[in-house]
Amino acid sequence: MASSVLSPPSPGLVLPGNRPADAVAFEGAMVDFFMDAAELLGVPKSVAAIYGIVFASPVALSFAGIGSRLDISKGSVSQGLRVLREVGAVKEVSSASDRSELFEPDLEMRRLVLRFLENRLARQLELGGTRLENLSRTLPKGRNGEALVLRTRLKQLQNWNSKARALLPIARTFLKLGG
Amino acid sequence: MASSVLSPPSPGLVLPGNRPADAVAFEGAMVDFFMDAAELLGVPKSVAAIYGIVFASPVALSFAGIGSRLDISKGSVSQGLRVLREVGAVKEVSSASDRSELFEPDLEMRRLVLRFLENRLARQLELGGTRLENLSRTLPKGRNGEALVLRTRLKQLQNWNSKARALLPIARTFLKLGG
DNA sequence: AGTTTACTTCAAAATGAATTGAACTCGGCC
DNA sequence: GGCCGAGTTCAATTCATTTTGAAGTAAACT
Repeated sequence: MASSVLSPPSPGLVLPGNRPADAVAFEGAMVDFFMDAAELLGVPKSVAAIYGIVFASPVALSFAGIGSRLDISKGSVSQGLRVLREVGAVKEVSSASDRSELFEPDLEMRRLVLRFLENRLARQLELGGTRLENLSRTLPKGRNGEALVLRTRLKQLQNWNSKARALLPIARTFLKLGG
Repeated sequence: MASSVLSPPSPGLVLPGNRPADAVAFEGAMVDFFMDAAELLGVPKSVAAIYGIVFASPVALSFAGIGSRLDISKGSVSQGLRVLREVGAVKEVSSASDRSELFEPDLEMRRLVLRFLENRLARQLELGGTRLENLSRTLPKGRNGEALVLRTRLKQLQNWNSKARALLPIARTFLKLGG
């Protein structure tokens, strides 16, 4: 909670726009949750915070609504929302009456996580596989047992790489089970 | 290869200490491999490079040997080696004749990866679980269907979290199979 | 047409992490 | 004891990434 990006509670007077304390607390906890997760996934904090706020709101939020709850710059809100739209984490729903667009969570967690697995892990494992092929082509044909040691080590890596690759589809299926 | 931390090939004359081109190329490829992996795992590049060099050498390497192959500062070598020892990635083997200690890879890939899963993923998932409990305690008791929306979203997160937790032991077993 | 509102862009500033290197410690040797 | 080589430490620097905010664009309103 300490590190959150929420705007500080406005001191004193209850302003017109003020919202119930419990909703604010919930938003705070949600933002924290996603900021923790972001660290793991390598996503900038502001992006995670924006998603948290959108996710914590039962109704779609406007650009300004997000900005006012998060006390980060307009620029960051804009960029953050772009990223989130690109990965399908939030979507715009056009508001009937108002000029501004509203945002709400798009894909469910499950799909987002899957997509992340795809993009980051799978890609990386493939790249690793390629690199390993290069390595086996480079294997020094040394004298003694030295070449053998290296061949063994390389095999270890290949073994690990292919196991990890094999695990991916399993994870996919597993995470897909049940809604 | 472009981004590697290897010292540039010494121009001109073949110096006394020069090693075979194929061994050098192999080292380079190995360093690259681990530097890629490092990015995924969130490990500093210098640490990955050091591990790569040690892993690519059929014989245990001295502090100086590592330094000379990698063209990074003594300080970085020292700190990098400390980290690698702490996580059990390399170990010291005392050299009979020489004063300096020698380093070689310690735990196999598989164990390192498992340990990583343990420390990073498992820890993070647990933390997430805790945060989610906080969240459900904070759930705003709103009017209308709004409270329902939030409860549903929260459940989605909990669902995902528990599935990921359940996947961990599976991954563990799977990666352990076969040597 | 001109003004306002809503958002985007991007160069510059801030932040935070990794790297350096100079000063230091420690153990063996003279 | 004093010196030397090997390695460690940590404050200062460098480097990469994120954030800011001022200037710009574009659509809606008057």
